[in-house]
Amino acid sequence: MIKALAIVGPTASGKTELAVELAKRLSGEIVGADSMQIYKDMQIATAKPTADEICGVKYHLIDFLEPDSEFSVADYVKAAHSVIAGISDRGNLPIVCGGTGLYVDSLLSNLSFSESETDPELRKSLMELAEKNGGGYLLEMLREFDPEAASRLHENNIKRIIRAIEIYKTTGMTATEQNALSRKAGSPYDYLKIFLNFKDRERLYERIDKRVDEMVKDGLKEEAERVLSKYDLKTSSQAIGYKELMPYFEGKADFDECVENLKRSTRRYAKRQITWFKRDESAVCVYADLFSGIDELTEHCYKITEKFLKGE
RNA sequence: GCCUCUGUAGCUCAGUUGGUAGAGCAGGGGACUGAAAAUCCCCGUGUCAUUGGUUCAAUUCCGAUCGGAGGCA
Repeated sequence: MIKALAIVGPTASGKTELAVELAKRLSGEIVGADSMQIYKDMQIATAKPTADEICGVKYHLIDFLEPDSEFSVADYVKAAHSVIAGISDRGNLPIVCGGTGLYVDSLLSNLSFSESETDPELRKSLMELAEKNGGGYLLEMLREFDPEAASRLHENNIKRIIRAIEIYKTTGMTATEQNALSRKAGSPYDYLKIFLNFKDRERLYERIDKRVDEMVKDGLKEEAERVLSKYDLKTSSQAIGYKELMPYFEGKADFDECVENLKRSTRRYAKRQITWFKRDESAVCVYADLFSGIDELTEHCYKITEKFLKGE
């Protein structure tokens, strides 16, 4: 079994810095697990690690995809498995680092995704149906063939209802059956997951506010203008950073107001990430604000990782 | 110095013809299997500024005190 380390946590918690420090000491290579840093050209908004921050450590699965491409968890898991295999062949330690909980967990628990792709046409027509007749209508449609999934979903959660219907229409299997199947194969990794969090949430929020201010100083506005005019963004249009500035570009709000909204969106995002990560009780929770600085934090994480690598 | 208005949730404010109170925002909790930085669900106790008085009962009425805003001098 391949041994791996994972570093997860909310945005602005300092994951990247920690991962880089650990990679240097453990001869590791970093595998990004971030649904937005994968895109090229979106440097500032996604807080993509710079060459300076990486200090020569190998950092995979960031900055490789055109912003106007489609991408999904299934694509991520596939790519990440092969990257990890390569790292392992080189005798290095794979360090999965990122804030997209779905990506990390799908990778580490080895969810298997079937061959079937998505069906944009079907999604579109179902979306129209939902707009006309309401989410409850779609939910009842789903209930006819997958009552279990239907009972788990709320009628307002249209995206999820559509996906459940899509699975059935494209594979003939229900979402419930598919999910059960996807868990059949166990994880090929023996991994340690470190959940980097903050004991005092205010401290994390302060870091978020500060980082957003820095993004603005670094030219977030110019980057947004450039990226939005250059590409027809698909999945990447969901990134926090550009969409909050739209009212400003449209002359509907002043810039500072948009920046405040951007901070708020980021805070809420961080909260959702924390909710996701704390659910996994096997993860080791480390509170960054309980350490005096990056050196002490690294030392602590280094020790637990070493113990893990030695087999306890 | 005088007059008027004002003091209720972290913020902005409603409200109770006297029976200890509720919206928006902020915030908190949760879900999560091909869009996940997305999507969705749930959550409002606070010396109603302080202090006397009237009353069975005061955050509500009256007085004083202390804040805040405006007006007149």
